[in-house]
Amino acid sequence: MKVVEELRYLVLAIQREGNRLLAAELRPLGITPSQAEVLRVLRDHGPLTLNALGGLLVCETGNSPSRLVDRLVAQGLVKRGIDKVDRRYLALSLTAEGRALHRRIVTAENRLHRTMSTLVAGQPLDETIATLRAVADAFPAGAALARRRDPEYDHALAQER
Amino acid sequence: MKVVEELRYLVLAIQREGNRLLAAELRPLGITPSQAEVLRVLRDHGPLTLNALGGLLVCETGNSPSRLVDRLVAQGLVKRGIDKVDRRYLALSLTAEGRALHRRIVTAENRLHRTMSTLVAGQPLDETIATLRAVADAFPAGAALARRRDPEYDHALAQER
DNA sequence: CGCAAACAGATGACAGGACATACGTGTCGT
DNA sequence: ACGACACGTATGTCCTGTCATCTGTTTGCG
Repeated sequence: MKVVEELRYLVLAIQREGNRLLAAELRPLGITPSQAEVLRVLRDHGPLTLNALGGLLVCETGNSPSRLVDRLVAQGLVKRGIDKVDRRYLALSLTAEGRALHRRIVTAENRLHRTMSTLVAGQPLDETIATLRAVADAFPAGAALARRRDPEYDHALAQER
Repeated sequence: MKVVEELRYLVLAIQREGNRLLAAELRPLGITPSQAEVLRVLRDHGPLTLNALGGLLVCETGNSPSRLVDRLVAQGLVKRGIDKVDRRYLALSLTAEGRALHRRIVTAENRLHRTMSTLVAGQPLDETIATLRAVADAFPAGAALARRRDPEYDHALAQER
């Protein structure tokens, strides 16, 4: 098996299993890993339009995450306002329940992170991250991650409109 | 952001984008990445029962891939036979069309692999793979990969029944 | 033998992702 | 002012992946 092919299958395997573990941790909270990512991004990056939210999500890269947000609104975790000046834009933000749930999500995610930490113990983690970043940065989903790291980005977003 | 958390999101991003690229390569062939994985495993590991197939797949780890196989049977790419001695078991194998399509799949996958190779050029790929294997091997999906690498496994499977 | 337990697989239900397309709103050129 | 266009969002459709549950087959024990 070619080396990059093994890389591809390893990434697939880890993503699947990590997602299963996280889903199991989050199930008692009534949300899914993708929904948790939305809550996290909304919490960290203030009110966002749907497109801006999509630009910061790793899941659901190509599309507007309309339906993902729908379910969170239905659960009362996200508030979907409409921009007064330009009625095309949404103003998405967490409700009080959303913020409260986010704190419990962090706890659940930390349990997964502890498991992962034991698995990578003794491995060259920094080199691994660098390699994966080199791949991810070439794509929209990787760029979304980079934007989340960049504190300037929120200001640029705010300027834009 | 914690290091293992970044790892988690990087893996997610790469899996998503890799899948999108591969899906685009495979679309002209009328199949999806998951379906391609089934064809590949069936080609490499001879006739399999549904459970044995599931044990070698990285996608669809927990379940029997009934419906995944359904579509391949409907397309005439996979033959679904029934074990004569124990009618609970399936005997899944490629049809002639399935084998022919597999050759075109390899070409499509190679295009993706060339793209990935340029992206990881200059990175410590071996260390990265070792790290990811350490994580993946702790899970069923990783074990599936390990079994695919192990030439003994097919014999063990055959012995079993 | 005869029936419960074990096992392989199928199916129902639901959330996700992806693509294409439709709809509503604002912008801009004329 | 108005009409084409651009843009943000919504929706239809398909396949996937997960869990739970169901069906049908074989095994094995009383």
